[in-house]
Amino acid sequence: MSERCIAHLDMDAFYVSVELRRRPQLRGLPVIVSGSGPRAVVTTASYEARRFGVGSAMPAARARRLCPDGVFIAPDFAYYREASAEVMAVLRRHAEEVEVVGLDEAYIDLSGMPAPHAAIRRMVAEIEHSTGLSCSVGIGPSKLVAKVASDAEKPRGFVVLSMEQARVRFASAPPGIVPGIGPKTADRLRSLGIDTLAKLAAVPSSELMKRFGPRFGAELKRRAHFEDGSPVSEQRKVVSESRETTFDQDIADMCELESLLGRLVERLCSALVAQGRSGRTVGIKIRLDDFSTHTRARTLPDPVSSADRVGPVALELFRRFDPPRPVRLLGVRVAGLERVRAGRGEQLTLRVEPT
DNA sequence: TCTGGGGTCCTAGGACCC
DNA sequence: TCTGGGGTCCTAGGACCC
Repeated sequence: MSERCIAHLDMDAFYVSVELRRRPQLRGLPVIVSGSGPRAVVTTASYEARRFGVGSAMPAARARRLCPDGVFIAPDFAYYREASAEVMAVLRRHAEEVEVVGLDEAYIDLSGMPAPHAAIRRMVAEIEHSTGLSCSVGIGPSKLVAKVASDAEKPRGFVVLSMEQARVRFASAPPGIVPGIGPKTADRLRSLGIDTLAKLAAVPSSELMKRFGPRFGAELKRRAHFEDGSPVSEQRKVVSESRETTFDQDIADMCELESLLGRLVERLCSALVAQGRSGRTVGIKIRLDDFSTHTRARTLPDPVSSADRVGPVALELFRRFDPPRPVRLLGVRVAGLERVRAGRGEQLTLRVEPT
């Protein structure tokens, strides 16, 4: 099999950059996109703001302390979705296989193209020209190498690496730079004295499998060596959809919580109905004031999508859980999604018994 | 410094069936 | 009789990603 050529394209500080398109007077300033409530977190910070130590997922209150002169902007996801669609349209015009990840990332399979690097450079130039947005690109023989490479020199990076070059270049980097190794796993590795990718790569598979389970252990070993055969796949199937809210203050009143749950159900179900999707599993999520998170779910005999059907199930799950402490977050979810088949009103599923 | 919202996938245990 | 083994579905929790 000939070696693949895969690019990972990652928009630079995407939400901030999109905001700067319509507010050019803010260019060069520390701009921070974040919610405004007491419990909001930072969604994206401009590179100027990052110099103050502000980063994604940081509580907005802390960002304000670190960067008191920062310009805080409330997120406008509808606008970001539009900008994202413009970017992805450029990629799709130039490449057959594009795997979109979230609003601001995509993998592009360039295998078989005569001059893949020139091709991706043209895409980057066209994105910049037509949308005014910049991005960073990583290119390698796998999604894993491409992804890590695209992160290496942001913003406006362009990094091409073979598997071997990736191993050498990131040998002394912490394991956490590899996707799939999050904070918890990084902590566990550190407690074992494994604080670099080179050290992780040197641990015998058997040892990793013993400590992290057969599957994840073997996966850790492969990732440490930058081995990854996963394909660039056009579309992922949607399996669940949810709505959740964190309250500005914890709520203990059951009546109030039930009414808020009802509103979440309405929001979720109107989206599901509009999309023509329904699912058999209805679930709720509750985060208490001690930050413990609890989920309850029930699978029904037939798929549902309307608030009439989802609401009572969610309510019953909630009452049965009977939160023992004030509630911080409430959520509702429908899983096992499928397309609603033709028919009016609530889905009439046609079952064909096997003969 | 107390920690969003919307997703995906994995694991472990129990029910249930053959 | 004291005890099997596989397969599927389901639930709850958790890690991770953008």
